[in-house]
Amino acid sequence: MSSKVQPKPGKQRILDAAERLFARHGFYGISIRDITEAAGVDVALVSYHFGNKRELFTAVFQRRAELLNPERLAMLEEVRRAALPGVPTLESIVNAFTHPLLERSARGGPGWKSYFALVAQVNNSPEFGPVLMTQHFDPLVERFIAVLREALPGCSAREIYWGYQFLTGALTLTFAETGRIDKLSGGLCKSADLDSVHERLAPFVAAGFRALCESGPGRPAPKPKRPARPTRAQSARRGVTR
Amino acid sequence: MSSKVQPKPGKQRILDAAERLFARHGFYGISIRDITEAAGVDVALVSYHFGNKRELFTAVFQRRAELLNPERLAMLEEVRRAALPGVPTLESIVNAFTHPLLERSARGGPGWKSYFALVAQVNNSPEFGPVLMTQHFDPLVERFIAVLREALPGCSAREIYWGYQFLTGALTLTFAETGRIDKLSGGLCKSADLDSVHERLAPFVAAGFRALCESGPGRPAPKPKRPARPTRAQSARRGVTR
DNA sequence: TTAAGTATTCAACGATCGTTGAGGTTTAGT
DNA sequence: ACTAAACCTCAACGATCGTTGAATACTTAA
Repeated sequence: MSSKVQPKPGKQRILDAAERLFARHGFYGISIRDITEAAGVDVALVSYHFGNKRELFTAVFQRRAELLNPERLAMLEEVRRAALPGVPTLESIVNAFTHPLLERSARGGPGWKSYFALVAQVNNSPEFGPVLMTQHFDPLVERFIAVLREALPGCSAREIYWGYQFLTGALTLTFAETGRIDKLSGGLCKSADLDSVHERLAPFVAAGFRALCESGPGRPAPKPKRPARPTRAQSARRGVTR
Repeated sequence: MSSKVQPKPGKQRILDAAERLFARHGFYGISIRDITEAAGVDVALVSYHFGNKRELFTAVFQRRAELLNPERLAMLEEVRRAALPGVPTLESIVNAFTHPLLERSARGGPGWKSYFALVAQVNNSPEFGPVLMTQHFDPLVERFIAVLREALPGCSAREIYWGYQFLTGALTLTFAETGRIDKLSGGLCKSADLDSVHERLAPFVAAGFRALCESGPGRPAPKPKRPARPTRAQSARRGVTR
Protein backbone atom coordinates (compact mmCIF):
# COMPACT_ATOMS: atom_id res chain seq x y z
CA MET A 1 0.00 0.00 0.00
CA SER A 2 1.21 3.48 -0.81
CA SER A 3 -0.14 5.22 2.32
CA LYS A 4 -0.84 3.74 5.73
CA VAL A 5 -3.98 4.73 7.55
CA GLN A 6 -2.32 4.79 10.96
CA PRO A 7 1.24 6.07 10.82
CA LYS A 8 2.02 5.42 14.51
CA PRO A 9 2.18 1.92 15.93
CA GLY A 10 -0.63 0.82 18.19
CA LYS A 11 1.37 0.93 21.39
CA GLN A 12 2.09 4.63 21.12
CA ARG A 13 -1.43 5.40 19.94
CA ILE A 14 -2.74 3.69 23.06
CA LEU A 15 -0.37 5.61 25.31
CA ASP A 16 -1.38 8.92 23.76
CA ALA A 17 -5.10 8.25 23.99
CA ALA A 18 -4.81 6.89 27.52
CA GLU A 19 -2.83 9.94 28.61
CA ARG A 20 -5.46 12.30 27.32
CA LEU A 21 -8.44 10.41 28.69
CA PHE A 22 -6.95 9.44 32.06
CA ALA A 23 -5.98 13.08 32.59
CA ARG A 24 -9.57 14.18 32.14
CA HIS A 25 -11.52 11.50 33.97
CA GLY A 26 -9.05 9.58 36.11
CA PHE A 27 -8.10 5.92 36.13
CA TYR A 28 -11.54 4.54 36.90
CA GLY A 29 -13.41 7.10 34.82
CA ILE A 30 -12.14 5.69 31.54
CA SER A 31 -12.59 2.18 30.21
CA ILE A 32 -10.15 0.24 28.09
CA ARG A 33 -12.68 0.42 25.30
CA ASP A 34 -12.78 4.22 25.55
CA ILE A 35 -9.04 4.29 25.09
CA THR A 36 -8.77 1.78 22.27
CA GLU A 37 -11.64 3.36 20.36
CA ALA A 38 -9.99 6.78 20.65
CA ALA A 39 -6.72 5.22 19.50
CA GLY A 40 -8.39 3.35 16.67
CA VAL A 41 -7.15 -0.06 17.73
CA ASP A 42 -8.64 -3.24 19.11
CA VAL A 43 -9.48 -3.67 22.80
CA ALA A 44 -7.20 -6.64 23.17
CA LEU A 45 -4.12 -4.59 22.35
CA VAL A 46 -3.98 -3.16 25.85
CA SER A 47 -3.60 -6.59 27.41
CA TYR A 48 -1.12 -7.55 24.73
CA HIS A 49 1.17 -4.54 25.11
CA PHE A 50 0.78 -3.66 28.77
CA GLY A 51 -0.67 -6.69 30.54
CA ASN A 52 -3.63 -4.97 32.13
CA LYS A 53 -5.24 -1.58 32.63
CA ARG A 54 -3.29 -0.69 35.73
CA GLU A 55 0.04 -1.33 34.07
CA LEU A 56 -1.02 0.86 31.17
CA PHE A 57 -1.70 3.61 33.70
CA THR A 58 1.76 3.39 35.19
CA ALA A 59 3.29 3.19 31.72
CA VAL A 60 1.60 6.48 30.85
CA PHE A 61 2.86 7.98 34.06
CA GLN A 62 6.37 6.72 33.56
CA ARG A 63 6.87 7.62 29.91
CA ARG A 64 7.35 11.36 30.27
CA ALA A 65 8.78 11.25 33.78
CA GLU A 66 11.80 9.49 32.35
CA LEU A 67 12.27 12.31 29.85
CA LEU A 68 11.69 15.03 32.40
CA ASN A 69 13.68 14.11 35.47
CA PRO A 70 17.17 13.95 33.96
CA GLU A 71 16.67 17.40 32.52
CA ARG A 72 15.43 18.79 35.82
CA LEU A 73 18.32 17.21 37.66
CA ALA A 74 20.83 18.59 35.18
CA MET A 75 19.35 22.05 35.48
CA LEU A 76 19.53 21.87 39.25
CA GLU A 77 23.18 20.86 39.18
CA GLU A 78 23.95 23.57 36.65
CA VAL A 79 22.32 26.16 38.90
CA ARG A 80 24.34 24.84 41.80
CA ARG A 81 27.59 24.83 39.85
CA ALA A 82 27.09 28.34 38.51
CA ALA A 83 26.70 29.64 42.04
CA LEU A 84 30.00 28.28 43.36
CA PRO A 85 31.66 29.02 45.63
CA GLY A 86 28.40 30.40 47.05
CA VAL A 87 24.96 28.87 47.11
CA PRO A 88 22.25 29.42 44.47
CA THR A 89 19.29 31.68 45.12
CA LEU A 90 16.02 30.16 46.21
CA GLU A 91 14.47 31.51 43.04
CA SER A 92 16.94 29.71 40.84
CA ILE A 93 16.44 26.42 42.68
CA VAL A 94 12.68 26.60 42.44
CA ASN A 95 13.07 27.59 38.82
CA ALA A 96 15.15 24.50 38.08
CA PHE A 97 12.37 22.45 39.63
CA THR A 98 9.51 24.05 37.73
CA HIS A 99 10.93 25.45 34.49
CA PRO A 100 11.26 22.17 32.56
CA LEU A 101 7.67 21.40 33.50
CA LEU A 102 6.12 24.78 32.74
CA GLU A 103 8.09 25.14 29.54
CA ARG A 104 6.84 21.84 28.14
CA SER A 105 3.32 22.45 29.35
CA ALA A 106 3.31 25.80 27.57
CA ARG A 107 4.99 24.80 24.33
CA GLY A 108 5.43 21.04 24.34
CA GLY A 109 2.15 20.13 22.70
CA PRO A 110 -1.17 18.78 23.97
CA GLY A 111 0.31 15.50 25.16
CA TRP A 112 2.41 17.30 27.73
CA LYS A 113 -0.56 19.30 28.94
CA SER A 114 -2.53 16.11 29.47
CA TYR A 115 0.39 14.50 31.23
CA PHE A 116 0.75 17.29 33.76
CA ALA A 117 -2.98 17.32 34.40
CA LEU A 118 -2.68 13.62 35.12
CA VAL A 119 0.19 14.23 37.52
CA ALA A 120 -1.94 16.83 39.29
CA GLN A 121 -4.71 14.32 39.88
CA VAL A 122 -2.35 11.57 40.96
CA ASN A 123 -0.52 13.87 43.35
CA ASN A 124 -3.77 14.60 45.18
CA SER A 125 -5.01 11.03 45.19
CA PRO A 126 -4.68 9.00 48.38
CA GLU A 127 -4.89 5.86 46.28
CA PHE A 128 -2.35 6.57 43.53
CA GLY A 129 -0.29 9.42 44.91
CA PRO A 130 1.85 7.57 47.45
CA VAL A 131 2.63 4.83 44.96
CA LEU A 132 3.25 6.64 41.68
CA MET A 133 4.68 9.94 42.87
CA THR A 134 7.10 8.24 45.21
CA GLN A 135 8.09 5.73 42.59
CA HIS A 136 8.85 8.19 39.82
CA PHE A 137 9.80 11.45 41.48
CA ASP A 138 11.27 10.82 44.91
CA PRO A 139 14.95 10.63 43.97
CA LEU A 140 14.67 13.93 42.15
CA VAL A 141 12.78 15.55 45.01
CA GLU A 142 15.32 14.39 47.58
CA ARG A 143 18.14 15.96 45.60
CA PHE A 144 16.12 19.12 45.20
CA ILE A 145 15.50 19.34 48.92
CA ALA A 146 19.16 18.74 49.66
CA VAL A 147 20.09 21.78 47.55
CA LEU A 148 17.38 23.80 49.25
CA ARG A 149 18.96 22.96 52.59
CA GLU A 150 22.31 24.16 51.30
CA ALA A 151 20.73 27.43 50.25
CA LEU A 152 19.03 27.84 53.63
CA PRO A 153 21.77 26.80 56.04
CA GLY A 154 20.11 28.15 59.17
CA CYS A 155 16.75 26.62 58.43
CA SER A 156 15.45 23.42 59.99
CA ALA A 157 14.62 20.51 57.71
CA ARG A 158 10.98 20.51 58.76
CA GLU A 159 10.41 23.99 57.40
CA ILE A 160 11.91 22.98 54.09
CA TYR A 161 9.80 19.86 53.77
CA TRP A 162 6.65 21.82 54.47
CA GLY A 163 7.73 24.48 52.03
CA TYR A 164 8.24 21.84 49.40
CA GLN A 165 4.77 20.50 50.13
CA PHE A 166 3.27 23.95 49.54
CA LEU A 167 5.31 24.38 46.38
CA THR A 168 4.22 21.13 44.82
CA GLY A 169 0.61 21.74 45.79
CA ALA A 170 0.60 25.13 44.09
CA LEU A 171 2.40 23.73 41.08
CA THR A 172 0.17 20.73 40.52
CA LEU A 173 -3.07 22.66 40.89
CA THR A 174 -1.77 24.96 38.20
CA PHE A 175 -1.12 21.96 35.99
CA ALA A 176 -4.65 20.69 36.50
CA GLU A 177 -5.83 23.63 34.38
CA THR A 178 -9.39 23.32 35.55
CA GLY A 179 -10.21 26.79 34.25
CA ARG A 180 -11.43 27.85 37.66
CA ILE A 181 -9.14 30.88 37.92
CA ASP A 182 -10.45 31.99 34.53
CA LYS A 183 -14.00 32.14 35.85
CA LEU A 184 -13.04 33.62 39.20
CA SER A 185 -11.02 36.41 37.66
CA GLY A 186 -13.54 37.11 34.94
CA GLY A 187 -11.02 36.24 32.24
CA LEU A 188 -8.23 38.32 33.78
CA CYS A 189 -6.14 35.20 34.43
CA LYS A 190 -6.03 32.17 32.20
CA SER A 191 -5.27 28.63 33.35
CA ALA A 192 -3.44 27.87 30.15
CA ASP A 193 -1.19 30.91 30.50
CA LEU A 194 1.75 29.03 31.94
CA ASP A 195 4.12 31.92 31.24
CA SER A 196 2.27 34.01 33.79
CA VAL A 197 2.66 31.18 36.28
CA HIS A 198 6.31 30.91 35.40
CA GLU A 199 6.92 34.54 36.27
CA ARG A 200 5.11 34.34 39.57
CA LEU A 201 5.59 30.93 41.10
CA ALA A 202 9.31 31.14 41.88
CA PRO A 203 9.12 34.55 43.61
CA PHE A 204 6.01 33.48 45.51
CA VAL A 205 7.52 30.24 46.75
CA ALA A 206 10.94 31.69 47.46
CA ALA A 207 9.42 34.40 49.63
CA GLY A 208 7.37 31.72 51.39
CA PHE A 209 10.48 29.68 52.14
CA ARG A 210 12.22 32.71 53.57
CA ALA A 211 9.23 33.50 55.76
CA LEU A 212 9.17 29.94 57.08
CA CYS A 213 12.87 29.97 57.88
CA GLU A 214 12.85 33.40 59.48
CA SER A 215 10.56 32.17 62.23
CA GLY A 216 13.39 30.50 64.12
CA PRO A 217 15.89 27.68 63.93
CA GLY A 218 13.65 24.95 65.26
CA ARG A 219 9.96 25.60 65.57
CA PRO A 220 8.25 28.74 64.24
CA ALA A 221 7.07 30.10 67.58
CA PRO A 222 4.38 27.55 68.43
CA LYS A 223 3.62 29.13 71.81
CA PRO A 224 4.05 32.83 72.65
CA LYS A 225 7.14 33.20 74.81
CA ARG A 226 7.02 36.99 74.62
CA PRO A 227 3.39 38.16 74.68
CA ALA A 228 4.47 41.80 74.49
CA ARG A 229 5.86 41.37 70.98
CA PRO A 230 3.80 38.75 69.16
CA THR A 231 5.05 37.30 65.91
CA ARG A 232 3.16 37.82 62.71
CA ALA A 233 1.89 34.27 62.75
CA GLN A 234 0.43 34.70 66.20
CA SER A 235 -1.18 37.96 65.25
CA ALA A 236 -2.70 36.26 62.28
CA ARG A 237 -4.08 33.52 64.42
CA ARG A 238 -5.86 36.08 66.57
CA GLY A 239 -6.98 38.16 63.64
CA VAL A 240 -4.99 41.23 64.66
CA THR A 241 -4.24 44.06 62.27
CA ARG A 242 -0.81 45.20 61.45
CA MET B 1 -37.22 -4.17 70.07
CA SER B 2 -35.22 -2.79 72.93
CA SER B 3 -32.11 -1.85 70.96
CA LYS B 4 -31.83 -0.96 67.30
CA VAL B 5 -28.95 -2.36 65.32
CA GLN B 6 -28.48 0.80 63.26
CA PRO B 7 -29.03 3.98 65.22
CA LYS B 8 -28.61 6.34 62.26
CA PRO B 9 -31.08 6.50 59.40
CA GLY B 10 -30.00 5.09 56.06
CA LYS B 11 -29.61 8.42 54.33
CA GLN B 12 -26.92 9.63 56.70
CA ARG B 13 -25.23 6.24 56.77
CA ILE B 14 -24.98 6.39 52.99
CA LEU B 15 -23.57 9.91 53.04
CA ASP B 16 -20.93 8.94 55.60
CA ALA B 17 -19.85 5.82 53.76
CA ALA B 18 -19.85 7.60 50.40
CA GLU B 19 -17.76 10.42 51.81
CA ARG B 20 -15.13 8.04 53.10
CA LEU B 21 -14.97 5.88 49.98
CA PHE B 22 -15.21 8.65 47.38
CA ALA B 23 -12.38 10.46 49.17
CA ARG B 24 -10.12 7.44 48.81
CA HIS B 25 -10.92 6.22 45.32
CA GLY B 26 -12.78 8.99 43.54
CA PHE B 27 -16.22 9.06 41.99
CA TYR B 28 -15.66 6.31 39.46
CA GLY B 29 -13.48 4.20 41.73
CA ILE B 30 -16.36 3.31 44.02
CA SER B 31 -19.59 1.54 43.11
CA ILE B 32 -22.98 2.11 44.64
CA ARG B 33 -22.75 -1.39 46.03
CA ASP B 34 -19.45 -0.60 47.72
CA ILE B 35 -21.14 2.30 49.45
CA THR B 36 -24.35 0.59 50.47
CA GLU B 37 -22.51 -2.46 51.73
CA ALA B 38 -20.24 -0.27 53.85
CA ALA B 39 -23.31 1.55 55.11
CA GLY B 40 -25.19 -1.68 55.80
CA VAL B 41 -28.17 -0.77 53.65
CA ASP B 42 -29.70 -1.94 50.41
CA VAL B 43 -28.41 -0.83 47.00
CA ALA B 44 -31.73 0.67 46.01
CA LEU B 45 -31.60 3.23 48.80
CA VAL B 46 -29.21 5.45 46.87
CA SER B 47 -31.67 5.89 44.03
CA TYR B 48 -34.49 6.39 46.50
CA HIS B 49 -32.79 9.09 48.58
CA PHE B 50 -30.57 10.81 46.04
CA GLY B 51 -31.86 9.91 42.58
CA ASN B 52 -28.61 8.59 41.16
CA LYS B 53 -24.93 8.16 41.91
CA ARG B 54 -23.90 11.56 40.64
CA GLU B 55 -26.42 13.36 42.81
CA LEU B 56 -25.18 11.43 45.81
CA PHE B 57 -21.71 12.70 45.00
CA THR B 58 -22.80 16.32 44.96
CA ALA B 59 -24.83 15.78 48.12
CA VAL B 60 -21.70 14.58 49.88
CA PHE B 61 -19.82 17.57 48.57
CA GLN B 62 -22.52 20.01 49.59
CA ARG B 63 -23.28 18.74 53.07
CA ARG B 64 -20.23 20.07 54.88
CA ALA B 65 -19.67 23.03 52.57
CA GLU B 66 -22.90 24.47 53.90
CA LEU B 67 -21.63 24.14 57.44
CA LEU B 68 -18.20 25.51 56.62
CA ASN B 69 -18.72 28.56 54.47
CA PRO B 70 -20.85 30.68 56.80
CA GLU B 71 -18.27 30.24 59.53
CA ARG B 72 -15.42 31.17 57.19
CA LEU B 73 -17.30 34.20 55.96
CA ALA B 74 -18.08 35.31 59.50
CA MET B 75 -14.44 34.92 60.50
CA LEU B 76 -13.34 36.97 57.52
CA GLU B 77 -15.74 39.78 58.34
CA GLU B 78 -14.68 39.68 61.98
CA VAL B 79 -11.04 40.01 60.96
CA ARG B 80 -11.97 42.90 58.75
CA ARG B 81 -14.05 44.61 61.42
CA ALA B 82 -11.36 44.24 64.08
CA ALA B 83 -8.86 45.97 61.84
CA LEU B 84 -10.91 49.12 61.28
CA PRO B 85 -10.19 51.81 60.43
CA GLY B 86 -7.19 50.09 58.89
CA VAL B 87 -6.99 46.95 56.85
CA PRO B 88 -6.32 43.45 58.22
CA THR B 89 -2.96 41.76 57.81
CA LEU B 90 -2.48 39.28 55.02
CA GLU B 91 -1.81 36.62 57.64
CA SER B 92 -5.14 37.21 59.34
CA ILE B 93 -7.03 37.06 56.04
CA VAL B 94 -5.39 33.83 54.99
CA ASN B 95 -6.01 32.51 58.47
CA ALA B 96 -9.73 33.24 58.21
CA PHE B 97 -9.74 31.29 54.98
CA THR B 98 -7.87 28.27 56.28
CA HIS B 99 -8.44 28.07 60.03
CA PRO B 100 -12.00 26.71 59.97
CA LEU B 101 -10.81 24.01 57.58
CA LEU B 102 -7.60 23.02 59.33
CA GLU B 103 -9.27 23.10 62.74
CA ARG B 104 -12.00 20.67 61.72
CA SER B 105 -9.60 18.47 59.83
CA ALA B 106 -7.42 18.22 62.93
CA ARG B 107 -10.13 17.77 65.56
CA GLY B 108 -13.44 17.37 63.78
CA GLY B 109 -13.42 13.61 63.43
CA PRO B 110 -12.71 11.21 60.57
CA GLY B 111 -15.65 12.41 58.50
CA TRP B 112 -14.10 15.83 58.14
CA LYS B 113 -10.76 14.38 57.16
CA SER B 114 -12.40 12.35 54.42
CA TYR B 115 -14.33 15.37 53.26
CA PHE B 116 -11.26 17.53 52.82
CA ALA B 117 -9.45 14.75 51.00
CA LEU B 118 -12.42 14.62 48.67
CA VAL B 119 -12.25 18.38 48.12
CA ALA B 120 -8.56 18.02 47.30
CA GLN B 121 -9.28 15.50 44.58
CA VAL B 122 -12.18 17.48 43.17
CA ASN B 123 -10.18 20.69 43.13
CA ASN B 124 -7.55 19.06 40.93
CA SER B 125 -10.01 17.31 38.65
CA PRO B 126 -10.71 18.81 35.22
CA GLU B 127 -14.00 16.95 35.18
CA PHE B 128 -15.45 17.79 38.59
CA GLY B 129 -13.43 20.79 39.71
CA PRO B 130 -14.96 23.50 37.55
CA VAL B 131 -18.48 22.34 38.38
CA LEU B 132 -18.39 21.52 42.08
CA MET B 133 -15.81 24.00 43.35
CA THR B 134 -17.40 26.87 41.50
CA GLN B 135 -20.85 25.86 42.62
CA HIS B 136 -20.11 25.57 46.32
CA PHE B 137 -17.17 27.86 47.02
CA ASP B 138 -17.10 30.72 44.53
CA PRO B 139 -19.15 33.27 46.48
CA LEU B 140 -16.91 32.78 49.48
CA VAL B 141 -13.75 33.00 47.41
CA GLU B 142 -14.87 36.18 45.70
CA ARG B 143 -15.46 37.85 49.03
CA PHE B 144 -12.10 36.61 50.25
CA ILE B 145 -10.34 38.02 47.23
CA ALA B 146 -12.12 41.35 47.64
CA VAL B 147 -10.72 41.65 51.16
CA LEU B 148 -7.28 40.68 49.90
CA ARG B 149 -7.46 43.53 47.42
CA GLU B 150 -8.33 45.92 50.23
CA ALA B 151 -5.31 44.72 52.14
CA LEU B 152 -3.05 45.10 49.10
CA PRO B 153 -4.22 48.41 47.66
CA GLY B 154 -1.26 48.90 45.31
CA CYS B 155 -1.41 45.41 43.91
CA SER B 156 -2.97 44.45 40.62
CA ALA B 157 -5.87 42.02 40.60
CA ARG B 158 -3.99 39.50 38.50
CA GLU B 159 -1.31 39.05 41.13
CA ILE B 160 -3.95 38.41 43.75
CA TYR B 161 -5.80 35.84 41.67
CA TRP B 162 -2.58 33.96 40.98
CA GLY B 163 -1.67 34.16 44.64
CA TYR B 164 -5.04 32.70 45.54
CA GLN B 165 -4.44 29.89 43.06
CA PHE B 166 -1.13 29.05 44.75
CA LEU B 167 -2.76 29.22 48.17
CA THR B 168 -5.59 26.86 47.35
CA GLY B 169 -3.19 24.47 45.63
CA ALA B 170 -0.95 24.27 48.68
CA LEU B 171 -3.95 23.95 50.96
CA THR B 172 -5.73 21.20 49.08
CA LEU B 173 -2.63 19.07 48.62
CA THR B 174 -2.20 19.25 52.37
CA PHE B 175 -5.77 18.06 52.79
CA ALA B 176 -5.18 15.11 50.50
CA GLU B 177 -2.98 13.63 53.24
CA THR B 178 -1.34 11.17 50.90
CA GLY B 179 1.45 10.54 53.40
CA ARG B 180 4.06 11.47 50.84
CA ILE B 181 5.72 14.12 52.98
CA ASP B 182 5.99 11.54 55.74
CA LYS B 183 8.06 9.28 53.54
CA LEU B 184 10.10 12.08 51.99
CA SER B 185 11.03 13.56 55.35
CA GLY B 186 11.70 10.20 56.95
CA GLY B 187 8.98 10.77 59.50
CA LEU B 188 10.10 14.31 60.33
CA CYS B 189 6.85 15.75 58.98
CA LYS B 190 3.48 14.08 59.24
CA SER B 191 0.61 14.59 56.81
CA ALA B 192 -1.92 14.33 59.58
CA ASP B 193 -0.20 17.02 61.65
CA LEU B 194 -2.50 19.83 60.60
CA ASP B 195 -1.33 22.05 63.46
CA SER B 196 2.10 22.22 61.86
CA VAL B 197 0.47 23.24 58.63
CA HIS B 198 -1.62 25.79 60.44
CA GLU B 199 1.48 27.49 61.85
CA ARG B 200 3.26 27.61 58.51
CA LEU B 201 0.72 28.10 55.74
CA ALA B 202 -0.37 31.66 56.56
CA PRO B 203 3.17 33.07 56.87
CA PHE B 204 4.25 31.23 53.74
CA VAL B 205 1.35 32.46 51.66
CA ALA B 206 1.37 35.98 53.05
CA ALA B 207 5.04 36.37 52.17
CA GLY B 208 4.30 35.00 48.74
CA PHE B 209 1.55 37.57 48.19
CA ARG B 210 3.87 40.39 49.22
CA ALA B 211 6.55 39.15 46.85
CA LEU B 212 4.07 39.06 43.98
CA CYS B 213 2.82 42.56 44.68
CA GLU B 214 6.25 44.07 45.17
CA SER B 215 7.17 43.33 41.58
CA GLY B 216 5.28 46.34 40.26
CA PRO B 217 1.85 47.91 39.96
CA GLY B 218 0.76 46.21 36.77
CA ARG B 219 2.82 43.37 35.47
CA PRO B 220 5.77 41.91 37.39
CA ALA B 221 8.50 42.82 34.92
CA PRO B 222 7.59 40.50 32.05
CA LYS B 223 10.36 41.86 29.82
CA PRO B 224 13.57 43.46 31.07
CA LYS B 225 13.28 47.20 30.58
CA ARG B 226 16.43 47.83 32.59
CA PRO B 227 18.95 45.09 31.81
CA ALA B 228 21.53 46.69 34.09
CA ARG B 229 19.47 45.89 37.18
CA PRO B 230 17.65 42.58 36.67
CA THR B 231 14.87 41.60 39.02
CA ARG B 232 15.11 38.54 41.18
CA ALA B 233 12.65 36.67 39.00
CA GLN B 234 14.73 37.25 35.92
CA SER B 235 17.88 36.16 37.67
CA ALA B 236 16.10 33.04 38.76
CA ARG B 237 15.00 32.35 35.24
CA ARG B 238 18.60 32.42 34.11
CA GLY B 239 19.85 30.42 37.08
CA VAL B 240 22.02 33.28 38.37
CA THR B 241 23.30 33.35 41.93
CA ARG B 242 22.56 36.12 44.31
C1' DT C 1 -57.46 0.89 64.47
C1' DT C 2 -56.90 2.50 60.36
C1' DA C 3 -54.91 5.07 56.85
C1' DA C 4 -51.24 7.60 54.65
C1' DG C 5 -46.82 8.41 53.89
C1' DT C 6 -42.08 7.36 54.39
C1' DA C 7 -38.29 4.14 54.50
C1' DT C 8 -36.32 -0.04 53.15
C1' DT C 9 -35.83 -4.57 50.84
C1' DC C 10 -35.89 -7.87 47.08
C1' DA C 11 -35.07 -9.48 42.59
C1' DA C 12 -33.87 -8.49 38.32
C1' DC C 13 -32.96 -5.71 34.00
C1' DG C 14 -29.72 -4.45 30.13
C1' DA C 15 -25.29 -2.40 29.64
C1' DT C 16 -20.64 -2.21 30.23
C1' DC C 17 -16.59 -3.72 32.58
C1' DG C 18 -11.52 -6.02 32.19
C1' DT C 19 -9.57 -9.91 30.35
C1' DT C 20 -8.51 -13.95 27.38
C1' DG C 21 -7.67 -17.68 23.84
C1' DA C 22 -7.63 -18.67 19.26
C1' DG C 23 -6.57 -17.19 14.91
C1' DG C 24 -4.97 -13.92 11.32
C1' DT C 25 -1.61 -10.50 9.45
C1' DT C 26 2.65 -8.14 9.09
C1' DT C 27 7.58 -7.75 9.77
C1' DA C 28 12.47 -9.21 9.99
C1' DG C 29 16.19 -12.40 9.52
C1' DT C 30 18.43 -15.90 6.65
C1' DA D 1 10.98 -18.30 -0.21
C1' DC D 2 10.76 -19.95 4.50
C1' DT D 3 10.46 -19.28 9.30
C1' DA D 4 9.86 -17.23 13.58
C1' DA D 5 8.62 -13.61 16.02
C1' DA D 6 5.98 -9.61 16.74
C1' DC D 7 1.70 -7.26 16.02
C1' DC D 8 -3.08 -7.14 15.72
C1' DT D 9 -8.22 -8.72 15.23
C1' DC D 10 -12.24 -11.32 16.48
C1' DA D 11 -15.53 -13.20 19.47
C1' DA D 12 -16.74 -14.20 23.73
C1' DC D 13 -16.32 -15.11 28.85
C1' DG D 14 -18.00 -14.11 33.67
C1' DA D 15 -18.34 -10.26 36.68
C1' DT D 16 -19.88 -6.04 37.96
C1' DC D 17 -22.00 -1.77 36.80
C1' DG D 18 -26.19 1.80 37.75
C1' DT D 19 -30.90 1.71 37.93
C1' DT D 20 -35.75 0.27 38.61
C1' DG D 21 -40.61 -1.63 39.75
C1' DA D 22 -42.96 -4.17 42.91
C1' DA D 23 -43.45 -5.64 47.46
C1' DT D 24 -42.66 -5.15 52.48
C1' DA D 25 -41.76 -2.79 56.95
C1' DC D 26 -41.88 1.10 59.74
C1' DT D 27 -43.61 5.69 61.42
C1' DT D 28 -46.94 9.09 62.08
C1' DA D 29 -51.42 11.20 62.61
C1' DA D 30 -56.28 10.96 62.95
